[in-house]
Amino acid sequence: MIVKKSKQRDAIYNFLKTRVDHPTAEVVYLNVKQEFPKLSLGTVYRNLMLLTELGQIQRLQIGDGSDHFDANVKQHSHLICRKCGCVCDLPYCEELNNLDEKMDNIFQGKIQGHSLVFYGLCEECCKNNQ
Amino acid sequence: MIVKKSKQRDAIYNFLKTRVDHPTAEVVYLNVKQEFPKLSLGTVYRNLMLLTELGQIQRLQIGDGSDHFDANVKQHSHLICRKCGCVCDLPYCEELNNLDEKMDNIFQGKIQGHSLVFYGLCEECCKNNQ
DNA sequence: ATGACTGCAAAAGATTTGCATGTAG
DNA sequence: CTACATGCAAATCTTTTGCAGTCAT
Repeated sequence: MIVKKSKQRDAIYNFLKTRVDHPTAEVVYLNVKQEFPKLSLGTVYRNLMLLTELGQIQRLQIGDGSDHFDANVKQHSHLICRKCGCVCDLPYCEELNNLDEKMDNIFQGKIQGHSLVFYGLCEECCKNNQ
Repeated sequence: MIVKKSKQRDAIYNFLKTRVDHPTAEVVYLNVKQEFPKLSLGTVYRNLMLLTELGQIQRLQIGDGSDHFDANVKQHSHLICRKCGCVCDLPYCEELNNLDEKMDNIFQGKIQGHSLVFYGLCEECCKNNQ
């Protein structure tokens, strides 16, 4: 299966790279549509899947009903807010950074390619909770 | 809002308690339907949501397209296999057991009620991968 | 009695797919 | 040319919802 260049795919990937949050397919569609008015949702989904398979983006399935996509493919962890549903990259910290290594030790290679998703309350929702 | 007893809800809860895996609403429906042939999917969903709100079960949204439900509400972590999609409880280990406490320290209370989901390869898929 | 719960069917939301046409190589 | 990519629309899948009838308290 040969992958051919496509302007739509490039636009989707470039859009994703500009975002620090983790847009859904719908959000990608609405934004890239401004550049390609004839763009269809099907094309967006097909390309997001393809880019995921190619390892250029990652798909975050956080269970809020929609998949989210992230152009940052470096191993990093996410926090999903139980309250507002936002998806944030977790702030850097030594422990978190080492967690993957720890996990490797814990599982003795039995579980490969793990990544961490935290379900909790984001900073903003924590504030509002008080 | 008063919660009244319901035979269907009891059956759903009891079924869930017999399972060590984490069935979807569909699976719950098909099984409990054997006891209540007139059972409807809507009732299953409504009761699974209600039981979740009551804290009797937990809802696992692992992003495979369907929600999974778990009658074990004790804090524990899950592994979701990237390959076969199964949802397993993670095997007990000291580090994992302490991880929540560590997370509390890391986040200084900024992130509350977190739980862990690992995305990786289950034991079986790791074997087949070699 | 009252209001919660049920079954049924329709609706809603996200994603996938079939097909004819367009386009990269 | 040939096969991959697109746009469009229909189909699929999961979950939610409206409503009339039923049941628990």
